[in-house]
Amino acid sequence: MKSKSNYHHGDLRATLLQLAVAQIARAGVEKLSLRALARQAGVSATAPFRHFSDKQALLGALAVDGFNELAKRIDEEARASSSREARFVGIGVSYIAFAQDFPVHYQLMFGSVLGDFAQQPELQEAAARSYGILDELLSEIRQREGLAMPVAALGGLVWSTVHGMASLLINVPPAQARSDVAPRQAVRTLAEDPRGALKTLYLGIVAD
Amino acid sequence: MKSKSNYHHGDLRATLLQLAVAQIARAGVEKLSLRALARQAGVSATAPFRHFSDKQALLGALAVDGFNELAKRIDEEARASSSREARFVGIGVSYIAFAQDFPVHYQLMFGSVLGDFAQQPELQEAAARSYGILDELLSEIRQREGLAMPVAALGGLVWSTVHGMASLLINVPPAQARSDVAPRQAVRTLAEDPRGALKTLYLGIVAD
DNA sequence: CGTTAAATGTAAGCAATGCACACATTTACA
DNA sequence: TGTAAATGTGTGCATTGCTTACATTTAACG
Repeated sequence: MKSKSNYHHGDLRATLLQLAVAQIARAGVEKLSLRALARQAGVSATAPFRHFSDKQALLGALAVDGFNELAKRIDEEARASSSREARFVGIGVSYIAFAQDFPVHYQLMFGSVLGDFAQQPELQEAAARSYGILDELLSEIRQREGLAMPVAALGGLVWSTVHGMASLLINVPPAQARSDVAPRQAVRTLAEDPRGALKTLYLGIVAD
Repeated sequence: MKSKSNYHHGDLRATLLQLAVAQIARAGVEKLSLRALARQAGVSATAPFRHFSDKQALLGALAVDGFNELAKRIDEEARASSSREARFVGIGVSYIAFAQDFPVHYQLMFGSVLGDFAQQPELQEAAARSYGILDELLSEIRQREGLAMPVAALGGLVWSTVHGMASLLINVPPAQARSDVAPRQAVRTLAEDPRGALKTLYLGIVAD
């Protein structure tokens, strides 16, 4: 029996999410244990189930937080930049910066650890909200005239590049033994100047 | 006690890998159980440990197979195509096709389920071999004159795009409720014509 | 206020898992 | 042919995810 003052943790849900991120970052999602989280939070082994019906649900909640943060950043960036080009590049950079700031969340959002999003309504909604904001960006590009290719393909190309940059930066760390190899060097260069790279892509594709 | 004819399974290692892929594709890596694999293979619960020291080692072996298959495909494609442009586009398409044919392997190779590759020498070697082949591709691009940007950045840009396409095609399935949203439509378009998209990128960036 | 229902935490227990250990069987090769 | 290495078995243990029944706190409402 605990003293009545701390029978209730107070903010267990948020604490669990926070501890989970730290644990995943440290040892990978495979080594995540709800019981261990409960232990760290100083709470009984079954308490987490009051907040998450399932282990997958906890991971899903992290992904939801990730989508919300991503949406917020992209939205702010879109509002801040004035010119179309600045907005385009800025959003891409924000997307990549988010991935670097929240690698664990990003992996859950776009890796396939989580099953089908459809089985988790909140998750699907959060994802749809983020995609909706990307939608606006692509619509903007669409309005630009004189494109040499279908707009959907262009949007996919752009999104692919941004997403690919983010993914490579997270998963192919530049500091390694054979760092002289071109792919790694390429990644390092991207890390140093994503803005310049995106600008080149933008200027290269959209015929002026 | 089993009859002496099938005391030894004969090809347990390969069987386990095969069953693991099927299981991961069906229920995700989180639900993979070595005991369940052993059961399916008709073998004792501890037999798998004769072939894989660890659960992570089994997943690592899958990633190794993936890197080898990817290297093989890219290498063949590079040999088959004659012109530089055809080679460039062909390799990108091969890369993407591999991801679609082996989504489970691809996720293990580039997702973060596996920990640090350095802790698994075979894995690191296989990865280095694949990167080495990409290296040649990037060197080829490097030799092209009149580039408007540093070659390392160009290589990163190209690799990002190819990798991002592959990742999005795997993780953002187009068949879904809100399929009218632009990002999903963009993904679908990429799936229909990755060759055209890559060509556009190539022609758009490399100033002729 | 005080009662009561909802929210949140606890305790005990079950089937399943990863893995270590000692032992059995088969294969390969000196 | 005999012996060591390779491969598979059986038992056992700590840990895990999760269920069910019960305890405590908080908050809402008369």
